[in-house]
Amino acid sequence: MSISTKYNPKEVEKKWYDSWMERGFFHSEPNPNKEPYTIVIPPPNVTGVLHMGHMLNNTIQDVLIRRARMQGKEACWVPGTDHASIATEAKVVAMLKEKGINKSDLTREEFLKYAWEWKEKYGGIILEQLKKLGASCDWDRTRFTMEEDLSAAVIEVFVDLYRKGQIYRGVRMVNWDPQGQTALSDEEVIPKDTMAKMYHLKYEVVADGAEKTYLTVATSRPETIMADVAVAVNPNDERYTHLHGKSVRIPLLGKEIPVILDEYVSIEFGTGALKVTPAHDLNDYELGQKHRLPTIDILNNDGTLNEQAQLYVGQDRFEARRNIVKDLKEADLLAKIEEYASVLQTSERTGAVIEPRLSMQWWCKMDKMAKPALEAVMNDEIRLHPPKFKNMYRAWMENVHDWCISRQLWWGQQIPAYYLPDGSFVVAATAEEALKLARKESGNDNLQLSDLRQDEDVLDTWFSSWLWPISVFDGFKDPDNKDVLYYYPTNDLVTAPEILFFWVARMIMAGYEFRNELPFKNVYLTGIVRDAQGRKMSKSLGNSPDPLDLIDQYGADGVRAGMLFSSPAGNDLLFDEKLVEQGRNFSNKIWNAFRLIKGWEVDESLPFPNEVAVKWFESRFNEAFVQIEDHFSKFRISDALLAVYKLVWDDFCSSYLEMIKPAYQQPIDKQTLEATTAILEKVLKVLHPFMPFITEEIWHELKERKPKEYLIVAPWPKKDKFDKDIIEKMENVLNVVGTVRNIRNSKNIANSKQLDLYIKVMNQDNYEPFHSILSKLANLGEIRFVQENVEGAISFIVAGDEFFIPMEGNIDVAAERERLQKELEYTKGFLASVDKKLSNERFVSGAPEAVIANERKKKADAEAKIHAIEQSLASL
RNA sequence: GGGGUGUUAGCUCAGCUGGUUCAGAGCACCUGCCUUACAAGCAGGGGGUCACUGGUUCGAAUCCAGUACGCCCCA
Repeated sequence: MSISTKYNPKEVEKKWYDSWMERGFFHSEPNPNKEPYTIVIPPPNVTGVLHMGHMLNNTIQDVLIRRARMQGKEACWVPGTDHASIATEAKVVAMLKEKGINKSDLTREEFLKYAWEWKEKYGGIILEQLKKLGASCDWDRTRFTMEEDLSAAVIEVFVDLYRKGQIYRGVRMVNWDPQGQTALSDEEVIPKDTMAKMYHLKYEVVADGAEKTYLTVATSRPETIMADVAVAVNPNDERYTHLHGKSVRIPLLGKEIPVILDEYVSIEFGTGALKVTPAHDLNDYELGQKHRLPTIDILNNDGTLNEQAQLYVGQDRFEARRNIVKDLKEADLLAKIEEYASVLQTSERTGAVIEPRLSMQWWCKMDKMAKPALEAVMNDEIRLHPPKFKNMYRAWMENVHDWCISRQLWWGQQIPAYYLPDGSFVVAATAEEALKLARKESGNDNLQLSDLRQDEDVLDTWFSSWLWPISVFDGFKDPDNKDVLYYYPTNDLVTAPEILFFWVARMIMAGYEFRNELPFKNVYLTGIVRDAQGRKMSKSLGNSPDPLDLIDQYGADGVRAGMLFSSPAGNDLLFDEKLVEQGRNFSNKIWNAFRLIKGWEVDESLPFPNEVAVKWFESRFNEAFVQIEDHFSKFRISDALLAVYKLVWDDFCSSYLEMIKPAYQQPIDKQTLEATTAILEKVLKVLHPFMPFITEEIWHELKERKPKEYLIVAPWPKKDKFDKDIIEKMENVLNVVGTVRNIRNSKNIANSKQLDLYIKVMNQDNYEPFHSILSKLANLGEIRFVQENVEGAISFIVAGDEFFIPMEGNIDVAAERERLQKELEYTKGFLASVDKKLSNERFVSGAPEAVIANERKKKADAEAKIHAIEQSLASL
């Protein structure tokens, strides 16, 4: 038989993924006899391609779902995508541009047709990529936030909340791209560091006195003075105390505006006097609201000045700036011009300088819905992992702002508000209902459908995804259907802390608002995947490896393990290809352990020499398993993997297999092979959630399996008793082995040369049963128990017992003396520190019994050790 | 500016309720091995005043306060 010495993932992965799919292992149906375990995927953008963040996130979900499936739960992982209105619309616009088509030349319907075509073509790519990773989603349940049923849910919710008074229209500042003539989301705005000019303008103080005085105001945008409605100063600024209650005149325009007082104004910045232009600056807008000031909008959509400005009407904002600076100079109203470093907001799409601009938007009230959502997290009904995010969550929820839910786009659910000819509007799920409502409310029965105009805007994508845990089970369309009743509330959600507020908090709100129940019980927050220099991975930086390349190179199992090695919950992961390499090496290690076992011939006549080794490993497995389960229960996935890793590599491969391994080309006895096969099966089980492909492959290679007997659905091990005594004894034995190896190494004794070992010990039972293990692992010849110290030997102490390796006279007495002397000093120092503790009256009376007993044991051990070392020194 | 969070080996991180032989992994490093499961490996080794300063305690990496530096969120 020849099995490659290197594990080859490529051949294996597709085979098993297809096989799992064919047999329907991923598919779930409500089963009253089983406990449901449900995860809904954080739906990736249809525009997205798999990046490292997805890899981490979905690996964790797959680990959780696979474990639950093996635990015999009805495991259901619902996949899907979200329509990502802004990103998708941008992609479609770009695609059309390449074809020479302008969005503005198309009707809404024509544009949406192109958008759907684009979605059908590219929208599923990311889900196909997840399959390469091994994600065991129930693909029959794949949903999309803009499909018919989910869109209907969005509209239903909008109408419902509007009727409840939770949705309203209001003015808000948006990022306006005058070139693209569209509003942009914050994510589409690119800040650029630039040198800007600060103009110091002289505002004449309105006073009864004859002599003109001025208040100097600094601004970077002098062309906006026509939209000024006040000048604000800090009430604590003594330079301006005399202006309290006064007013000033806008330069050139001569219009009188008040001087207002607000602590918001920074005394140090500029001249300490701030012109307030509510229509063209967000902070000014808030200031204006607070002081009940009017807003004057002087800009057209294309960035030119309108009639409101009175001056420079029709000129572009930058042209107007040049002209007004010239005019101000001539009128001697410009005190000075300063250069200063500032950040210019520009459009990602057109590069134009963004204009903050007021516009009418739709809003969803948050305060009422936030209350139960905050409580649920604070009282741990919903647990955040790690819990440090509770504080962040609370801070946000206690100061929650209303949610702007309208977007000036076409790709998305169109807002179901219908305007009447008189400008009033009605909200209804369909145009027909809207018409009925409009007739009723206006009292005008002659209104026709053609008289109504539906709001142009669409809803924010989050307004779809906040319903996700309910809508994927059709919980709006049919609130009592068997799926939603069975699977909702879901169990665990795995996502990034960046969207804790945008998404997680809102899902919790929606859960309570629409089903009166939480949407999930645990939220596992992953970190951000960064590169080795700590930079966030991004396409523009080009510092992100292509996950599919990685899978190609290292295997999906290797990549999965590599991602998890260094990703404690909530901490950023500094990705290094070394990690994935380690993951691949681990695959290879497992593969070779399997090769070893698979290669053995059985000789049925042989006795069973490995009872101790088998017993030990079984205990060791059970001990480790308790730990692994504990890690899982606390969502310490990385720790769980590490515990499995050590169990497999150190205990199973380095210790157990070395103990039972027959000499080269020798057969093995039947009992050992059977026990070892059973052990390997258990090991494969705990490995499977992390490394599904290689484990399924070995599972089938190990034995003939029945048609449905797959590892993916094999029963998860149960917690079992373990023999602490044998674990402790083996630890000592392995310690002895390690020391002997160390001595070989430091004395340059070849591994092939057998050594003898004499043991001076109180209780022979501690070593007697381990004879063959000792001699095999340390390559020993004679092992003998002795009563007296052995002359001409190197000695060492493990757990209070003394060991001697005779050196046939060629022992370096001086070096040996020095080594022992060093150890003696060290042990004496240690004893002194223990003694100090024990002689402290307050320690003895204050510390718990167990701690004191432990200190006493340390003291006794140290004293015994000192005695032994002194004896050895004397006998040298 | 407000809030959050972190600082432990060269690097990335564990260390859970303050107390198990005087702090643990992995990677990197050093030494020796191609010993037929595995060089993607084996055996062994070195490396830390737990950011700093104070406090609480019999006892602090762990709790508290302050300082310094870093990151995140909000404005």
